[in-house]
Amino acid sequence: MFSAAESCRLNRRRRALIAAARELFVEQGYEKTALSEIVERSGGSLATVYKLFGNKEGILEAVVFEKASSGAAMVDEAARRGGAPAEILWRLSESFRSHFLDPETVALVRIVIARSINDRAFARQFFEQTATRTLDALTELFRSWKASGAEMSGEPEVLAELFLGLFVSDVHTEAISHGMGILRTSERLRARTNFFIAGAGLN
Amino acid sequence: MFSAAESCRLNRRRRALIAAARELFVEQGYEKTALSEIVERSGGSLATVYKLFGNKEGILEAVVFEKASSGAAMVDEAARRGGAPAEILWRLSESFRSHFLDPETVALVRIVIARSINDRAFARQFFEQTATRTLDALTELFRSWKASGAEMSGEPEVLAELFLGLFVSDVHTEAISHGMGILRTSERLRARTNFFIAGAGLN
DNA sequence: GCAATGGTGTAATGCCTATTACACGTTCGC
DNA sequence: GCGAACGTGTAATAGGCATTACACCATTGC
Repeated sequence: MFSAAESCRLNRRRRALIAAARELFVEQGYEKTALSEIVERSGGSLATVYKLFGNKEGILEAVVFEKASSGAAMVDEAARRGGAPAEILWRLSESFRSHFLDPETVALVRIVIARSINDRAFARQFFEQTATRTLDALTELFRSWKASGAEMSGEPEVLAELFLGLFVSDVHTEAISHGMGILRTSERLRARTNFFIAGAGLN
Repeated sequence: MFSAAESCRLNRRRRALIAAARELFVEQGYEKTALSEIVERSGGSLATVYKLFGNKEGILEAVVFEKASSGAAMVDEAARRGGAPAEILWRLSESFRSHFLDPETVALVRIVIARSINDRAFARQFFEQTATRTLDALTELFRSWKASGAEMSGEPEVLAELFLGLFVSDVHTEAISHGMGILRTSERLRARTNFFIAGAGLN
């Protein structure tokens, strides 16, 4: 069906287009970015964009879902490296912080929210692939600790929401404030994490 | 400068336009709503819109800032009615819940975030009038309890962020998921509030 | 009642950009 | 090298909508 060569050329173009699109979307948002700008930056041609992605929304989906790795992978990684619950949570908090509060992540979240106004299917897909999976992985983590007899004040589901919420609330603040809120909260994220770990009785 | 009559007619139009605009913005978002639709729904004329609001963004600002009462007022109200800290916090949690998770509030938050992509001044103004004020009021509340000798594990600033974060994270989830997340988290908000109050040593 | 102030309705104007069409160069398998 | 498959560049199509202009009706103060 696809010869190796065709696949190769197309894939190179595809990657270049997605990279250019991501840069522009992060800089200016989705609506304000014209397809012609993307093509201008990446090289290639409008016709190719339509061949590869179908329409403008297609390239947005490609950009978003390429980066929308769920935090679930981070949870698994932090757990895999072992240690006491508190130790694992501290490690995880570093991963979450650097991923969720990365300006590029926040910019994409803004775009997803903006788009979700008129495209709920897109919102749903994003939500399932990120928040839901991460929450499930966290719940599973707390549940496994509970099963192995750790003292823990609170149900796994509740603790998972609380822990994830520590970061999500910062993402939201950052999404709205464009950097004004983060200076104020970032320096206190550790204090909040500490409150959580102590409150859950895990230290 | 303004005769009473002029002011009255204009004000009636103004209110009707803002109400129609809010409905349409909530239903369809800002970008997808044409000024002609707003005028069609409220009665009046395009020319009046421009006289009253200057341009399309002007009417958005009017809509948003009319409703953007800060949670600070709720904090003050809950504190005014007195009681033990835990009691006040439970009361506050009900106010916050019904305000922040109101679908209209969430829809406006989505719009503010979407707009903030290309208009940081707007984002800043909104942030200052909502999150910042609410956080300051909460911080002041915790500080006053500490000053009057209540036992409390955590600094007032940190506790304020944590408490507000309980709700903000749900707002964010709701903004992205369009109702898919809330079913899951709403039934656990009380459990989270409880965790917070116990963890802070306030019960 | 009447002028003047001010609101109304309609119809341009102008710009932007998604999407399509098409004729032309380039690459790749052989 | 050759020819077919494929990407490219440009330009036309098309629709949407903010914004403005203008001629016409309604209120209001006197």
